[in-house]
Amino acid sequence: MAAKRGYDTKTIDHLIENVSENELCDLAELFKVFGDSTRIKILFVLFHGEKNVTEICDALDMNQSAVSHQLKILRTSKLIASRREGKAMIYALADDHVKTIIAMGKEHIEE
Amino acid sequence: MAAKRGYDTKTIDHLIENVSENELCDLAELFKVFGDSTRIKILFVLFHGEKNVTEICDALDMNQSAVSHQLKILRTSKLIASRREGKAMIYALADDHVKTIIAMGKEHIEE
DNA sequence: TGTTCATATGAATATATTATCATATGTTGT
DNA sequence: ACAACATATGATAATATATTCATATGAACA
Repeated sequence: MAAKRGYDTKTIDHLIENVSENELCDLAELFKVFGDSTRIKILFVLFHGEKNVTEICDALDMNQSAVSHQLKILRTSKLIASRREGKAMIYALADDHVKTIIAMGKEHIEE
Repeated sequence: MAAKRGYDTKTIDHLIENVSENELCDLAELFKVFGDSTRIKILFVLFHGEKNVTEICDALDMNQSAVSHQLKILRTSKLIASRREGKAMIYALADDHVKTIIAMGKEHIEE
């Protein structure tokens, strides 16, 4: 299915060779970040462009503090980036990996 | 970076459009499964081919019960498949999504 | 400087998750 | 039918995680 889209199988095999125990734990840590519905929702909101905290709270219909706590986790994992604009903090996806990883997950679910 | 490998950006954008709240929760559930070092280790062992439970326990140097509990979670998420062979249960990766998802995660970490 | 708006953070509680232990189930061979 | 082996499962205890509440920080502006 991935190959169907031209994703290089040899590259994948290379990527998953010779992985140390530490790297495996880092990987688990990364996926753990995706493994929470609040955080996934935040990422989806940011798919549509950058947003400030209040906008994210409104989109999720959630408490500002809860959202900020999760934003911190996403920032720490470098999945999102932030910059200040006056009083507001603007958040955006850090790179395209986020979209790709989530798209692959969605493909799996849809089968 | 993903595009560099020929992964179709339009396809990705389509995959992440119009996602319901339920689908987002399912996605989070899926990633949660990847988000544990024991389970990631099991998946990596299975990258090298199918294995029975005892072999997986040896590879991970872990208690059989702990491994079986995690195998169940991986089975439920359809990330691995099992079949019986005599007394033993043989486990294998269910499909290539697993490799692809993990490879994408690894790419992210390596930057 | 004081007030308001926007966001971040610490502490506490509630909930979820994992590994362990004990035991059950299922298979093979005697 | 019974013993030995392989795996699964239920209950428990230890740990991790998310949300809430209260409060702190920081920017803008009168």
